[in-house]
Amino acid sequence: MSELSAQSGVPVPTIKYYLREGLLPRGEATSATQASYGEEHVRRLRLIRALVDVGEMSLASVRAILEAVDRPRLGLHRMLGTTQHAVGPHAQAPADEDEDDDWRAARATVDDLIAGLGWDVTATAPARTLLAQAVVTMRRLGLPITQDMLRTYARLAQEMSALDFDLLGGTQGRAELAERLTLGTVLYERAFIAVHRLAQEELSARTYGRGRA
Amino acid sequence: MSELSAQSGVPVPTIKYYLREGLLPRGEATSATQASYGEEHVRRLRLIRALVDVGEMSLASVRAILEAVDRPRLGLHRMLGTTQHAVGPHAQAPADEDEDDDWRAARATVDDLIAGLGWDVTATAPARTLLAQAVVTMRRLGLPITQDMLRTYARLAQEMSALDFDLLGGTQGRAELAERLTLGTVLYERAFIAVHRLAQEELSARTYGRGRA
DNA sequence: CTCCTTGGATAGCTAAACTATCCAGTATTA
DNA sequence: TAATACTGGATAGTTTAGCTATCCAAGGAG
Repeated sequence: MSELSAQSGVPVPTIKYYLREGLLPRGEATSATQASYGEEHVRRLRLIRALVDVGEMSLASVRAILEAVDRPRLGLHRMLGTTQHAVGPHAQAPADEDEDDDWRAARATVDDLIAGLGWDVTATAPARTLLAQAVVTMRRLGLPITQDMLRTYARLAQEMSALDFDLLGGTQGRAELAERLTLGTVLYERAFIAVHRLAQEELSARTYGRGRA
Repeated sequence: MSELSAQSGVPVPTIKYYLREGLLPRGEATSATQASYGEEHVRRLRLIRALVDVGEMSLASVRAILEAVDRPRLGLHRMLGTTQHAVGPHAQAPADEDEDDDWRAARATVDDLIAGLGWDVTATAPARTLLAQAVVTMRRLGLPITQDMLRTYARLAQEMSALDFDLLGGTQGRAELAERLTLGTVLYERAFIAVHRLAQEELSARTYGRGRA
């Protein structure tokens, strides 16, 4: 175990904790006080740390994702659905959403957008709630938000997704592909957000100047 | 105070907590046991809840942002810098980054990208670290990542930023504009992420089918 | 005049993610 | 072979964030 710790950079007590929590499978016990860990344990630990450190996910979400990745009979589309559901952020719709005019309107906006694009998205997809929450909040706080804008977002997002899928498409083997799709969902999004922040700074520098204008 | 609570939907003890933490200015005291709160307190509360609930930000980050928004002498470009710094996620570079080949290479990749685009971005921008962290993690885990891909991201991100700035550009008054830019940084990004997740589901449905293929 | 409410201060609570201690049983080493 | 160190596992403790709950004295309402 100390060797596993050294190879992965994760402290021994933390590895014990992950074992306890069922995030990491037990090593093969060679005696009452010894167990041997293999390459797959190192990979799994790195995957966990990537999701936690870079993806800022909770261990509960990581556990849900790992279970989906590890179920070989699960179709890839459903596995990705699990990942999306777990990866958060988790929008909280009000309990009595139907009573809330703003929420009803926002749901309608989202439904219109998806229908207009002809996209094949389940009615219960968490991303719908996520988008509705953003729309509600923007409307309530007076930030401009239009269908046109969302359609432009959709075009950009589609282009981005196509690029990511292209890069991962050649991966051989279900297990390998499952792991990469999961990681891609989290890491490519992170990378885009970072690039977007850079673009914002660039535009802000040009628009408002770097001084105290 | 109970009236403020009713108007904003935030429980009285939580308002007291925000007052204690300096997130919300005190109301004007009309006697030892009475204070009156105005429209700006309601606005401020809604802003806090938007950043916390939708932006998933910590109260410490919210405080930093509010302080920047409230400093009228602070140029808008710097104010946005503060927002970006606070809004996270916060990438943790290793302490001895220079010793780490992967990190040096990732930094170089990021620097090349920005230089190639001719963007005006400070050397200490947190988004640089964020992107470098994503690149390091992808390379370590074997996810494909190329300069070409990052340049495509950059083009998409630039288009997105331009759209957002266009929509907010007409805002009158520094205080109003400051608040909107801050909210925009957080909320437009959320909206885009949600749309991107929808695009992913659409593409995944077409690529892998919805069944258990 | 009695009772209720308010603002403010202080203390307590809950959950997540570790971290430390303990222990009995090996493995290592002098 | 005897002493020591280390292992895996179980249990308990720590830290931080973000609230809640309780208490209190002063003031307002009926």
